[in-house]
Amino acid sequence: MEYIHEEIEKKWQKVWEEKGVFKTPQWSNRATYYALVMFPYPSGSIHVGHVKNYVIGDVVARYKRMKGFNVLHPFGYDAFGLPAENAAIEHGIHPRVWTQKNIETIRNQIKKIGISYDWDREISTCDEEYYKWTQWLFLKLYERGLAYKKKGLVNWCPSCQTVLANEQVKDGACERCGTPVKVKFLEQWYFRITEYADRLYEDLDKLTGWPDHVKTMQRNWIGKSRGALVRFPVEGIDEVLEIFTTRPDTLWGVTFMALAPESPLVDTIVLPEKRIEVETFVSKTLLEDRFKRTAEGAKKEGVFTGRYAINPVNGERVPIYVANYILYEYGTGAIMGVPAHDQRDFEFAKSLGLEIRVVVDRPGAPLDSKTMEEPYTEPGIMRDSGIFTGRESDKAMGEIISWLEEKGYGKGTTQYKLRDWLISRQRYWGAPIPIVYCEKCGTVPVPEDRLPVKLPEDVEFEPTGQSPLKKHEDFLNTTCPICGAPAVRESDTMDTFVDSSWYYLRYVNPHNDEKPFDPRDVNYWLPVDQYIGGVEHAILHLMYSRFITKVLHDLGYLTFDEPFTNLFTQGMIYKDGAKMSKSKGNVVSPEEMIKKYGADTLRLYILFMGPPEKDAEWSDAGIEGVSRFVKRLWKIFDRLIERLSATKEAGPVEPKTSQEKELHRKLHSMIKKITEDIEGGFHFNTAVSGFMELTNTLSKYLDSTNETEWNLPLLRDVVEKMVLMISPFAPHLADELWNRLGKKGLTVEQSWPEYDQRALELEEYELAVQVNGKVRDRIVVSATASEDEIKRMALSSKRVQKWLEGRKPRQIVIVPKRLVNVVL
RNA sequence: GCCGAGGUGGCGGAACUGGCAGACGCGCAUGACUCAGGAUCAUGUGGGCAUUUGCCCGUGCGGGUUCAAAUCCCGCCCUCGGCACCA
Repeated sequence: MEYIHEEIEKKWQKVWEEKGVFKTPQWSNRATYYALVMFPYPSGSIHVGHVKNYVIGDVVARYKRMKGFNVLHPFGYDAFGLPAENAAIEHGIHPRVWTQKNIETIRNQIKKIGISYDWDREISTCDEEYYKWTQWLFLKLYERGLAYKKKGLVNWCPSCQTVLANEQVKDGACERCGTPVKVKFLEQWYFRITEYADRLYEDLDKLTGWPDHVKTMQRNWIGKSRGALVRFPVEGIDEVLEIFTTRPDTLWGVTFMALAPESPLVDTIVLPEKRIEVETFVSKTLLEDRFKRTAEGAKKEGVFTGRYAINPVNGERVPIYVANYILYEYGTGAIMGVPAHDQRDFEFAKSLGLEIRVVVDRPGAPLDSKTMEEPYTEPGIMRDSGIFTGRESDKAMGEIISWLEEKGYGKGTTQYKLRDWLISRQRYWGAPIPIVYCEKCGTVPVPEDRLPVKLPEDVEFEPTGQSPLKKHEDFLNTTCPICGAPAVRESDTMDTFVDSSWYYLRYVNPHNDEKPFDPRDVNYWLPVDQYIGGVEHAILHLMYSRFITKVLHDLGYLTFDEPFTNLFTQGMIYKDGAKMSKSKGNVVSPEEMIKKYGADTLRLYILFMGPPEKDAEWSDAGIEGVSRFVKRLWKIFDRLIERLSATKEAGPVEPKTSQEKELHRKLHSMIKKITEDIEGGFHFNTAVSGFMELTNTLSKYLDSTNETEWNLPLLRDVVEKMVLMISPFAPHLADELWNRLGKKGLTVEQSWPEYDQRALELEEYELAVQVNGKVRDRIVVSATASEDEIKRMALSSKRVQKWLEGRKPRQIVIVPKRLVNVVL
């Protein structure tokens, strides 16, 4: 019989659908397992890179089903976003139509791959029944004071015509389109993620099932640092300059203060005679590209404001400058300058000729303020530092902070680099922010029972970049929910990362129109046992989701406060050395591969390419190789099937000949290996090679044994177990073969095979015999041989004797079942 | 600069807790079948020397520990990813 993958795959996909095998019962007495893949943005069609994500998830889901879990394995679409709107502007298609068409394409693509999703739970973030609850989420944050509006410096992408969150800016450019980002001063909506900075940071330690690199990236991004806030009174006016420092031990080395150019304090502090000079500097600096200006290594510039501050620790007058390297958004927007012990302050002091004063000495090699060519930033011995003189700077840190607090000079504190999450977007295709502005009542949230604030569909798209909502009178004009007076709606929509920050909860109750999710169900299913997706979301999506989970936890909806217990980040698939993209024309389409080789071959190849967490290069020759394997396997079944139909049951398996024993042993060692490959770190590439090895051994057995002497019960046992094991990887093939073996039901409904430890034991082992660590011979010893026997056999080897040259070995090391090392 | 991951044949990659480096696949070579082969099957395939048995070298580089190191330790080099004037 020929292997016709189209027929087989179509047939089984239909059976699965008709039987509804992947529909997940909401409750069952089996243990739950929630396997989740990151849902895609539906921008056209998916390529094999996405397929990798879904296949990994499917192997896990199907395997866990066979292990007896009640598995939740859903799929959906992150369907709001700019590309839909751009398509509307360019081609005149409504974003909803464009998006829906893409969703259909993708759904069809995925069904052809045979992924075991529960399609009844499919969700799409642009559906009213979904975004209603995104708006609900906004209201919950608003009630808690975690959603707020403020004026501030924001990143603006001139091409996307919208503001961006800090996380969405990479190297000073828009993460999406690469256009350099401009800084604007605008009023925008934020989520107060900074309130959760510490928990987001500290709880990373709880995430033992997450890869370290992702946790590290989040730690870097949150940027926690301990230090002190210290207050420096300003001379001559009633003003205090508060600064944050991680090095309170260098307070005695302060020789200047510096303010960020954006700081409103500049205006208060500057002396009249310095005003023109300072204002000129500030406006010049603010005109510069902010990302270049604040990049490391940029030239440090600044001007004196004419004003002095008093250093509380020693009463000294220190000049206050405005400097281009001070970040307004971090700390207090002002710093104390300690040139001797800080790289940036050192550069600044050098370029302006300011005093450099050493207060922390390098142990054993004192520093000289006059001649030093670089700052000393390590811990050391404190010098000229009042009562702390002579102390070790790092050890004294805690005491210094207590002392500052006692004296009222400052206090210990922790600062974070993390900024609040800017969530408003001046775009159409997103969930409207449920806020109304009333002249009398001010900013009023839309009451929960009036959700959703519907996104109007009858809008006109113009390439002006302005959101069509801005001009949609019916949408804009409303009445105040409090007083009933005419009011205006907020026309901004939410960042799509808000949509995706909670979707994993919705899958549990995707069609509940009373609430976003039922806490009882969600707490039963979540946290997600295994989350799978690309590293590109290491910060953005994963941190936002953690934040929202913690908020909902604090609001009493969730019993857990981390959404994803285990995270797996899969590598990308490259083609011709580059990321696949339509514009580069290097997209490998799954349909084409399925048509040519079949879904099972595609799945196996994607897994076989290399370790799934690593990037891999697509190879046409590679998939050919896997295709050959599948055909070979098919042919072996063809050879066997008729003979096997005589033996319906595997029955007691008694391997007699050495070939039979080898085959039996191989089967069990492969059950062990493949199970461990799946459980112990997603080593699917080696699992697939295990199938190949087992097939090779089987094929060798069939070739080397006369057909009349085939051990049929053994063969049946081998092929049945092999079919079950390959089921999560190549499910159509598995079900077809299972069926041809005369078995009932589907492979995914069977139990995962167990290995028999006894089958792994050999009666005799081949040992390598080394002389001084080099293999010189091999001997076969019985499993029960004593050490002395093994030594005797090793020493009696002719080849070993040749190397011994009559000498007596100093030592003989035996590694059971592996080797003997004769040491001279 | 800091943090993280990694460097193994012609290629993708294997190698448990230190125990025979190169599983499995690709590619290549030779042979078989064939009118033919870009199908299939068999055999071989880290490098060098000897080519009969063997011998030497070999996991980025240089040291070290050990009977034994891809694996552990010290010092470098390179690649990829993240952060990057965060006080």
